[in-house]
Amino acid sequence: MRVSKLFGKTVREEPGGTELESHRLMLKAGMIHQSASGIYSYLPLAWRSLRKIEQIIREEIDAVGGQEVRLSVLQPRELWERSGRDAEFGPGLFRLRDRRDRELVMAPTHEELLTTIVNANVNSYRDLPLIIYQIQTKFRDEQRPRGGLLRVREFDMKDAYSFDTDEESLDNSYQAMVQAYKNIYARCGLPAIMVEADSGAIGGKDSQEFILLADPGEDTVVMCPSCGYAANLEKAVFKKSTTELEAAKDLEEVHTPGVKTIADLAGFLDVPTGKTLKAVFYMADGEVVVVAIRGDLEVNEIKLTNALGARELRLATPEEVRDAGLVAGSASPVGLEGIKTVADDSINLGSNFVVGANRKEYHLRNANHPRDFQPDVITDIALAQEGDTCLKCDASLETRRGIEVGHVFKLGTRYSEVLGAYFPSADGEQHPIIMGCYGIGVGRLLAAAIEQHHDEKGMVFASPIAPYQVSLIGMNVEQQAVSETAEKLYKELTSKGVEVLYDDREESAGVKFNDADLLGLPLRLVVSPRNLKQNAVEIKGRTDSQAEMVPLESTAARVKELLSG
RNA sequence: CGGGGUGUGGCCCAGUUGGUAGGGCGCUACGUUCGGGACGUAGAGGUCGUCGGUUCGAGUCCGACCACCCCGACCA
Repeated sequence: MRVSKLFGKTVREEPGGTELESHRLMLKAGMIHQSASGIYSYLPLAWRSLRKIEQIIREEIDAVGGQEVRLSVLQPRELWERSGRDAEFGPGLFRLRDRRDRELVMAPTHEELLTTIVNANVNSYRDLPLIIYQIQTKFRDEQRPRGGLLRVREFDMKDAYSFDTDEESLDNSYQAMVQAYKNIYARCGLPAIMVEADSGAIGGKDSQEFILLADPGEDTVVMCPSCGYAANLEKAVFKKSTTELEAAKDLEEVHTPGVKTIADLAGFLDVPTGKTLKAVFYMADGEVVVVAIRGDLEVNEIKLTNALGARELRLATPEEVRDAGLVAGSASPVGLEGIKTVADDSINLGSNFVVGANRKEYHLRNANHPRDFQPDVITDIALAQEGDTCLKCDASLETRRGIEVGHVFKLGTRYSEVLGAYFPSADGEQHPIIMGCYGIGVGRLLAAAIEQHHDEKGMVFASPIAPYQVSLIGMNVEQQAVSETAEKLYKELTSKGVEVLYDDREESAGVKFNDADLLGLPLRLVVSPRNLKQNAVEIKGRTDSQAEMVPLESTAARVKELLSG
């Protein structure tokens, strides 16, 4: 490709309104164009990279037995009502009506449709297992798109689905996909790590994410530097300390004027925060819930949502708290009736707690479970924090930010049961198909790759996903010797299968060097009057500080050699 | 949806107490330059986000709306 003909121009001015380097660099390089919030078009350079990423994905999923399909984006809304996800996605689902006023959705993912198609094509356990996948545009009306391609409303996703007869078979499919994912990231030059994850709205049991550690990422990962434990903060577990367990003393009411927070309380009564229980109020699907947790811990709202089986969870407003008859600042499960209570299991890792008295400006000393209160649910709902103790090896946990570049789930039978995808086993019994699902956002992967590999001059593409392999710069192309040599080299390299971006513009050296650095192709070749005097071409890797001079006649061979090494 | 911010040629921005819009980049032409974003000269290009109001007169003041960006709840 000739730069003079390339659709999509680099710009000298810094693009405005960008926070992320990947966003800034792609705009500056003329790779993408935004038309609305979270909606981007890909220009040739970006599209070439994306197609390469897609091809890598395709090859790796094919290698573990995946079969590629193309499912419809437009789907009857009724299908989504049947699975319950019409309500679950809520406003996140793009809905529309056709000319006959029938309701359709633009698919945000494809569990529903594929499950029904599988049902029509799987007649026996002999037809299983299956891994079916596609690479296709998804539509999600995200509450807040952000960060260029990091989070958008229209995006290309590789979504794969496995269909198995039993748990063991599912494990095999799952592990095969995990391996395929690891290969994909490795080939894209990305050190993605696998972490335990919450399964979120997709549903299901086991779930793991592939995360690229990066400060602008939207996810927080909890990691153990000693044993390698890694989990999304939403899911992370840790060892909770145990405060001294004493014999239960009698409840005792104390006057605590002006005490509102746990810090106030601990200070006022001179006890450690771990010796208190705090109450937090939530609205779970319209119902007030009181949550009790030891004062030195914080609530993990994802864990709480799961513990409640709730669809929507948020903090209760002061009005809702008051209307429920609760006393903010002095609330506790002790003596509460008629209100659902959930407690963190830390209530059993201590004794004689200070708790709210459910009476303004009063607290109680020496509250103990289960003598004084009996929550409806007791489980782990605590938020892991930097410095907490690893459950597995007692080391100190660290937290890091990261970009989620892939997610795998064991779905189980959630969709097959609801949508009626059953198979007869060898003994003739009908069983729901056991499913898994596996996603990679292609555009996000590109953005993450740029976040991961760039410098002050621009992007640094790993060869397998670079839009072209070589920047060929013709310096002073108005000189015939230069243009003839560069043209010849361009044609020679191209004929040998090397992807060359030939800068044939009549621009100054600085412009061409800066554009080449910005695009960050693996190799840069310079044909110039100076180099021609030595009958040589200059070759430099994007991150090399020194260039090498190569005789003109062996340039193509040297380029092939460098690219294959 | 709550909080904060911004809308002015293709891009980045300036625009005084209201007086009818300007710079840089880019673009076109010519000339001079020619290994790290060269220079000169001459040009083209704008419903100032939209609608309404105040005023002799609005980019500027008032109101409503819209769009986009950023911070929180969702996800590849």
